[in-house]
Amino acid sequence: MEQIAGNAPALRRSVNRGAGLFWAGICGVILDSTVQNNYFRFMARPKEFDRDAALAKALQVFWAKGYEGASTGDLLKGMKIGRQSMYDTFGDKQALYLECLHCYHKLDNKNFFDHLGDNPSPLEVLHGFLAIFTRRSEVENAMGCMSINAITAYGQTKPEVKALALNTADRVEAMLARLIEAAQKTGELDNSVDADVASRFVYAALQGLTVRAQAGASRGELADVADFTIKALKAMR
Amino acid sequence: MEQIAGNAPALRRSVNRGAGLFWAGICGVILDSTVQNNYFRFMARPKEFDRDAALAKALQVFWAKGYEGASTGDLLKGMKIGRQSMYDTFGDKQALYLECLHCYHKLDNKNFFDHLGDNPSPLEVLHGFLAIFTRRSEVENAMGCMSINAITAYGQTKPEVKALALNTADRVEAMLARLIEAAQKTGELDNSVDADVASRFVYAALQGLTVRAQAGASRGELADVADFTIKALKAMR
DNA sequence: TCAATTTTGGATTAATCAGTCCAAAACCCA
DNA sequence: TGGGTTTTGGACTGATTAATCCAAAATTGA
Repeated sequence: MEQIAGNAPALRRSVNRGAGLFWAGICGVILDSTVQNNYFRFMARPKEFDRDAALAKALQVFWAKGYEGASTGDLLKGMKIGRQSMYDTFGDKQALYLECLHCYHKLDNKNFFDHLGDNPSPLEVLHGFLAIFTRRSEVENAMGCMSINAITAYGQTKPEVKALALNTADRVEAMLARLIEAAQKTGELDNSVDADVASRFVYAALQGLTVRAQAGASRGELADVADFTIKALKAMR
Repeated sequence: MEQIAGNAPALRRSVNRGAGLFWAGICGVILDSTVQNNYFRFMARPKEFDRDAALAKALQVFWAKGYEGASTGDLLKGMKIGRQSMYDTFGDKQALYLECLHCYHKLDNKNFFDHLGDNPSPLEVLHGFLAIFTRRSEVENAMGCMSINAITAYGQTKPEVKALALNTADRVEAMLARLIEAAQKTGELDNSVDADVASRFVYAALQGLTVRAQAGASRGELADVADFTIKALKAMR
């Protein structure tokens, strides 16, 4: 046990580095909460920073600058931690990026459900999604969606990015399909509409709106597209 | 004149480097065709490569790898020219990238009109645009649209990229609006549809489809979205 | 053929990059 | 208080980057 305790940073490092996303995620939790805090006999010096807070800061930097655009220096400055702390707790730059991307998807997912609330009109909820860019600041719109930024930049070169995108697409489209089916139940949408096809259509519209917003389209233009999309859905039968 | 002739490479270099996109585009033509070939007294050694061909090759490299992902070595290898030749004829890496982006937009524009042909159904032409991803190879789809890749990666940091995107959006939306008006004249679309709004909708759908294709959506899914979009347009009144 | 000029590509440079090393500081348990 | 262990941050490393320099090769007009 002493042996393990003595090697804990190296162990965590190798786990985070070698095994990629899965272990970085799973083991991060195990090591941080169970092993690191309860298992080792010697507690020694505790971390001076909050892992999640640092991750959130890194996410901001990566989102704003992209993977290659964000130097380790930028990240360290944004996260307000030392070099070695970053490498010990997150593995390396790529592992940190992928963990940020995961984190972003989770946040995105959460926002999705937060928006749902208890709105009795599924179609209104849908419109709320599409019109989100009319409520965001120009800076926020210009940052776009980290997931899309990742795919357009590293979808070809980083397999993990592509895999994550495929996974996300399935999940989002399933949620949109449920929303559309709900709208059919309330009578807002015609029953002849194929919910799966319509969900793909809405997802594409959402991605398109994101890009249009990022490219500098005005609030009015973005609102036009959101409104038109909902109107078109309602007209279908 | 001797003075000018002696400084021609340096002149061209400074023009390309300092003044950005406008002069890179305008002066590139002037210097290559007028000054370089007709004006100077001493012709000296002519270039061994075709400027446009080299540019087209650079475009491929930038498109596939992105700005930061493409090293000068990659570019030189792709363009099959020497280091100094590249810097003399294109300025620097950034100027080369921006010129490639310009070139890409021109090509895109050309493809747009090529597709028009003499098809008597404007709506069919529109469907042809949206369904383009069902005809492309997986590799082509994975490369996405260089313009979108540029905006999502460098829209915030390179003002020229954003300016170009805004310009392109206006142009493309205007073309789409004309197409939609034509479809109204043939009776394919209802006259109550606002052509400007609808053109923004179609443009967003096009961008969304591009991203979906790049993220690995299947041909079937992409076809679904394209078909649904056209059906939705037809249902509007 | 020769002077004038440009292209060309290999050598070079200075900066920056991600990542490692190490000693000192910090902390817990006994 | 002191032994055991971890965190921390600055110094360091080797690789890679965009860009420059320079001399040799190539070409034209005279």
